[in-house]
Amino acid sequence: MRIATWNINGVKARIDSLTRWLEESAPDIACLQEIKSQDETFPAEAIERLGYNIATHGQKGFNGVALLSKRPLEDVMRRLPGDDADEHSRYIEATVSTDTGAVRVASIYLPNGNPIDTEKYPYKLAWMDRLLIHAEGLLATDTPIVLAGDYNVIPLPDDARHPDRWTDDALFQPESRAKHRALVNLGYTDAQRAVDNSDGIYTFWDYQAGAWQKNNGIRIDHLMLSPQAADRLTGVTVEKQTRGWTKPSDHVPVVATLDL
DNA sequence: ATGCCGTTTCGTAAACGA
Repeated sequence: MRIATWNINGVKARIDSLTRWLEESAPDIACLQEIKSQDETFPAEAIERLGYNIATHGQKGFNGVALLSKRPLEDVMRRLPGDDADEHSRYIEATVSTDTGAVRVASIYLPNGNPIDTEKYPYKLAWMDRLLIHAEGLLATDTPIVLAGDYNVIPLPDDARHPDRWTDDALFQPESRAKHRALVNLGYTDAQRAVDNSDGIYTFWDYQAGAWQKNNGIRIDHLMLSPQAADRLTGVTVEKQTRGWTKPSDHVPVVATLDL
């Protein structure tokens, strides 16, 4: 089973790229972020035509996450628990049954947190605290868990081409990195690092200042695997080619293959 | 560097992103 995460930066602006990618890569499950669409206006037909079931948690204009799956999506949960006042659509979770069992998958759009001297940064850190509590609770089951998404965290200096340029950025603050590391310490495995610990692996290149042409990238899109899921991991692919397509997202898909 | 670029909205400039 191949499980993908992709921040597509607007599903309506990206529908042609999304359908092309679904046809060419054909993941079993795709976790999308920044759909920037309400549920009612999500372009479902073009995706269903390719054989995918869809569950969305959208809102107008910003944020928004979705799950696409060739197999049915069961027990869909929208919103991250822990703050009923949080109106941002950043979390959706569902179970997909396989021939040998099941996997519980989440699509996560973790807050950016910039600038760090505004309320956006403590919102990010509080959101990560909520994620840690929920992620710990998920480990109580025997079902393999995949928490996939745009974490907006650069875990280590090797995850940036120019780490020195990110020292004042919310994505690279010690607190942001520590809370991501806390997820690892709970028992979750960064799928990419489990299969390849080399530097120069990036998933985001800014639209500005020729970042793609200069390969000035960062690795912020992660698939975090529970122990039961990590045991099944056989490979990870970063589908960089999509960044060179016409009208690209600034993020590229990351696909993990699990023997499920 | 208050910059660069791209998407979205009760739009045509401003908010947001990373």
